[in-house]
Amino acid sequence: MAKRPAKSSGPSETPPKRDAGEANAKHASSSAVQLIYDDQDLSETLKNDPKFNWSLARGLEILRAFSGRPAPLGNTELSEITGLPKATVSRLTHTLNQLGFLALNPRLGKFELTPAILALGYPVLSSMKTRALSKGYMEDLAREVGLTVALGSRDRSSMIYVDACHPLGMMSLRLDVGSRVEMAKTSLGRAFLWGLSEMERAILFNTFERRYGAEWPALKEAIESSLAQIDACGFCIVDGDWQDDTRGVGVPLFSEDGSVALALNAAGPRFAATIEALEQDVGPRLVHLSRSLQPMLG
Amino acid sequence: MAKRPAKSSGPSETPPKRDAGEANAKHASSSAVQLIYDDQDLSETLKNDPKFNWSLARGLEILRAFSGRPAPLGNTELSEITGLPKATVSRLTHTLNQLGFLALNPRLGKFELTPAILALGYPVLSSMKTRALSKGYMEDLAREVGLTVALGSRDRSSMIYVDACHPLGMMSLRLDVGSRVEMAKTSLGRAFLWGLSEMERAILFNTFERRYGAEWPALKEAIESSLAQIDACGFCIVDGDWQDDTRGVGVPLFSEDGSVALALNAAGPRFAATIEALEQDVGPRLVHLSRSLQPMLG
DNA sequence: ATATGTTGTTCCACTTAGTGAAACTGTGAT
DNA sequence: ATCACAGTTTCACTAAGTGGAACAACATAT
Repeated sequence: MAKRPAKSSGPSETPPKRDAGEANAKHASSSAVQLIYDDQDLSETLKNDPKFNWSLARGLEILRAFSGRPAPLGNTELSEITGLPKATVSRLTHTLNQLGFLALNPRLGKFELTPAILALGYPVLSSMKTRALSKGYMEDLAREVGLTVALGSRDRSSMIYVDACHPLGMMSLRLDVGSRVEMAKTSLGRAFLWGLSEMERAILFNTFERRYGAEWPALKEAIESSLAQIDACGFCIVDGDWQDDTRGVGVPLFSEDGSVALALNAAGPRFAATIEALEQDVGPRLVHLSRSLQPMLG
Repeated sequence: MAKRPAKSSGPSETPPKRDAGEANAKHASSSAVQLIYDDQDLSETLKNDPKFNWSLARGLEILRAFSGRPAPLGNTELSEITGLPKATVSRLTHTLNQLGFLALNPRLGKFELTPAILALGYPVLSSMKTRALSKGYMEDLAREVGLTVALGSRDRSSMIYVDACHPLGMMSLRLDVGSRVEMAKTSLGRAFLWGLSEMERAILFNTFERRYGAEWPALKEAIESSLAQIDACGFCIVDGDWQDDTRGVGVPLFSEDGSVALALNAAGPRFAATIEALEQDVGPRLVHLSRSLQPMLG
């Protein structure tokens, strides 16, 4: 995981609210909160926003806490992760449980997310025609090239998988609908970045700079070279920037009017794809897929 | 859609809270709220629960309001759907927007769900080994028989799609991850019902009775015959009970210890599958798939 | 231009709903 | 018994959230 900038890690906390007591020092397990919020000093801005409903934010924070943690979570753990006091967590989990979003695993006495949460996301998927259109081709491609083929969209400064197709054998890299990956370090993210306006990209670069700190200059260089590669041949290849053993190729997918912004990629462990294969075969095929999808968007 | 019981539709409202003013009569667009809550007088029970956080519930109600409505929603619409006052809705949407779960569509000036919602659901999907295991087989089956093959789990008294594979051509019946279907009327739901304990089933039957009213006796008969069919041959065929032109076949998928509770089905428009095909070919194949998956669960 | 019907935001007075420290309960382990 | 730890409940406090009503900001119609 990326090194953090040297600047004090204090200010960018979760939602401390009220007295901002330093009880949080004990809680707020370092990086977790940062990652979850995915955006710097959001809470700072919100602090004095009379329209902002903190109860709701806290409750959603509980749900977000399950991301990246496969195991069920108890109230105390949730309290540590979110930095919220035990009492509050207890009431929030109770509420989420009543609403059906959390279920108490009787074996462990801890909470798990339920499928009800999936229903919340359904409208996102169903309204995306691109998904339905591309699905078959993505499956075919995944099988033929032996890589995971994914369709992703943006959430703030990261990418979220909107669909993913795995080849039959592949058991590693099991990313799926809802997976969050770094925009700056993945072929998917960089392909997406390519399609943004100069200004939007600048804003994101700012965010990246703060997030990646010392790592940023090199990373920026890499991103720019990826963007240039897309200019040149329509796709970009990223090899190991995100995860050591992973490489992939990404292509942008934008509608004319900018109303739809997505990216496609194909990725897998190094042994599953030579750079040459990505360059000669997979890349061009993704570009082709993107081009044939393009006119149907908007 | 099912006829409602004759009993007054008043009591089972959303979260009216406080004075329970009859302003709601104007709002609360009939069936919507019922459907969303999926459970009778939940709010009644919660009314006096000091641990229950209504702000959180109201906020989630906003998110739920998007289900089943493809189009973006404005504050007023949301207010009508949820029965919440405009002012409150305005603040909740503002909060959800800040948190990145809602985005304001600048063209329409209305809110849409963002992919960030999908990230919330990811842990549910990723923790489900069954999904990864069955995916390939489901895809194959879908293509070979030309039907949508789905894996579903329970949320209260309905089923939620945890995965779905469509054959290449099929553009109708585009259900997908997160889709919610009626437990009582689908092959998926009835297969699931089969695996429950006598007691759990009784509880659900109660819920159904209240929900389906006059329709229930016939429906109950149909369910029981489906359960008997599963006893006899491992699958149940449902033809038109849910949607007129849709038929499908479902099989249960339970782990020994009961820790995993799922169901599989294959369904499509009538022209895509004869009853014979479902009986002779698709049903047995689903049963086979279920049996081979079974030992890997738990 | 003026009226009219929208939809979303902001006041403002009210008070209750939510909060968190600390005390309490329950369950296991030793 | 004793200790440790997870979860719940109590309780006093008050500010956070609420909702009615007034207010903008636009469209459309007249």
